[in-house]
Parts: sequence; structure tokens; C-alpha cells
Amino acid sequence: MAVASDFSLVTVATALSPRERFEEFLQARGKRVTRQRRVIVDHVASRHEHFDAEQLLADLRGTREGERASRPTVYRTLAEMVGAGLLRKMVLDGRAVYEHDYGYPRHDHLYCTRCRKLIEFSSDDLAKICDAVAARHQFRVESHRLIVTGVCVDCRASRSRSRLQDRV
Amino acid sequence: MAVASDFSLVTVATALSPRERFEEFLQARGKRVTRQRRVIVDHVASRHEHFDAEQLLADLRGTREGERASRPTVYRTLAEMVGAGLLRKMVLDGRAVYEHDYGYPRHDHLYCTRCRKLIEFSSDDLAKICDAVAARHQFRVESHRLIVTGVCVDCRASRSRSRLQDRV
DNA sequence: TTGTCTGCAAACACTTTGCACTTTT
DNA sequence: AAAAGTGCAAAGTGTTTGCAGACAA
Repeated sequence: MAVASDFSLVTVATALSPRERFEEFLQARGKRVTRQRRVIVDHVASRHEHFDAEQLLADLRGTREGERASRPTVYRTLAEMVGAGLLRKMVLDGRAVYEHDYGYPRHDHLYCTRCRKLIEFSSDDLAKICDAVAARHQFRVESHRLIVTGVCVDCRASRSRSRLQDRV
Repeated sequence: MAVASDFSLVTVATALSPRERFEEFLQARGKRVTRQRRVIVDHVASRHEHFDAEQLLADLRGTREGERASRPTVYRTLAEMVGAGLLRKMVLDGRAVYEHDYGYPRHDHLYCTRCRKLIEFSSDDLAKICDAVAARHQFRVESHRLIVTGVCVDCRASRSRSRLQDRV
């Protein structure tokens, strides 16, 4: 899945590697650094695309024995990584999709309903709008999520392809 | 569930009642106007809050025989109402939540993670941002959805209440 | 009458959980 | 050794589907 790569340099600027950060997070709360957790963070860190639990599981199954993890462990570890601030979770078409959140600037998405591609973008004005609205309602903002749904350039060109059902 | 009611007057300005609009929609495509479909549109139209399938089902069960509908029929009819432009669907905490979309201006939401209340707001600037971003990516916008997550005034006041788990 | 709709039960996709065993600390 | 983690199988959610009988047109 294609992803805007303009942000990759930022990652380099991060002090700890995702794996280090995760281990620190685990140790800080008496959790253990297991083979499975290492395998999962490393695998996730090695790729920059959006992914879901099932994809990750399939990827790991494709690797050699000793680098795998069961479905429950994958789900449990993804949840921990979200807690550790390594991943962000969003729900799309009924299943959870994850993206990197460590060393990446906050951003939102354009979502193509035909090919299901996610295109990242960020907007300072958007944050201002959220703050202004929140202030008006005396609401304390923790985060926001904007998804702009439509059709991407590629799919506008090749309109032959049958449209996938919108299940937003 | 409390909802900003600033929009209610707009509803009055609508030409057809939700029920009429739905029947028109059904007839236009050879679908039938059944007792269940009538019961469901009427019930939904009689209330202005956000709701999910399970709530609607429970509400109908509380009414007298002859005004009920089975779970599959409720789900099927909600999907049709979305198709008819009567309802908008959004996914929150893992289940579909519906709100009126007929005669209501487009808006977005503040979502309180403590009491799970949805507060509506609308912003012209937001639409401009979406358009600008889309133009930059040659993306054709069909819709957008912004959810600002945080804590509402009421919950900020009564902080005693244990925080519900964030499952956005 | 004819074809759609309904309700039931069963199937679904995705995710979580109970528990005996394994591993890290 | 003690505590936490793993994998399996099973259980959950919320939602959808196959089908026989019910009903609108």
C-alpha cells in the first residue's frame, strides 16, 4: 500500500528505536521482553505502511519458525504498542488499521473508496479549527481524526474498476 | 443522549417527511412499503438523537405488537435508509451509530470519551481545508468525517466518574 | 399471482478470553 | 521459584445471510 514518504526523515531524528522504546515501556511496568514481542515490534518497525492484525499475522507466518506469533499474541501486542505510543489505531471498513505514531508527525487521511488506499496529509489549520470549536464548547481535546473519503487520482483515471462498497 | 438542537428548524423546511421520502425511494426501485419499514422510519423520525441498531431494536420491542421488527429487518432497513439519504452512519467504539441526514445540515462531532456523548458542530473552514487538501492530491471528495475526541464540560466538572476505556 | 420481505437460525468477521503450559526475570 | 506471557480452543460482539413461509403490489 502506497504511503506518503515525506515523513521518513523525521523517524531518523528519534532518540530511541521503536524496539528500544517498546522495551523501555515494558520494563517500566514490569512486563517482560519476550521473543514474540521483539519479533512483532521489529517487523512493524521495518515497514512503514498501514496494516491490520490479519496482515501482520500473515506476514509473520511467512517468516521462519521462531519469528512467529499466534493471533492472540499479535492482538495483545498491538494493543500494547498503541499504549506505548508506537502505533495509532483507526477503524476502517469494520476492522482496526494501524500506523506508526512514533517519530511521525500527526496527520490525517484521504481515503479512497475504490482502492482503499490511505493518503496522509497534515494541516495546521485543522488543529486550529478543533481548538476553536472545543473552546466554544468548553471541551478538552485529546485528539482528533479526520478522514476525507472520495476517489484518488489513480482510480479517477481507471474508472473501469468496479467500485467497492462504502462501509465507512 | 443530548444533541445540539439548533438544527431542528431546518427539518421543518424540508419538502417531504422522512416517511414520504423513504416510500418514494422504495417505490422508485421496485421495493415494497411494508409495515416494518414504516414502523422503523416513523420511529427513527420521531427522535432526533444518535442511536445504534440495538437501541432501536430495544425501543421497538417496548412498543405494542404490530409495531415491532426483527433484528435482521432493523439492520436491513437502516442500511436502506442510509442509501435513501435519510440517515448517516458512523462507527464509534466498534458499533455503527446513526444520525439524521435528511433536512439536517452537515456537521461534525466532539466525542466525550467519558460519557460517550456526541456534540455536533459545523465549520465552513473545515470544508475549505478538505477541498484544499483534496485539490493538492487531485482527489475527488465525496464526504469527510471529523471526530474530535476528549472530555466534555460536564465530565470535566464531575471527575469522580471512572474513565471509560478509549477504543476509538 | 408474483416477486419481494420477513423472521428464524445459522453463519460471519474480527477480536477477546479462560486456562494449562512455557518463558522471562 | 515466582510471575507474567503464550497458544489453543472457545467465547464474544455486532452484523449479515440462506431459506421457507408471509405479504405487498
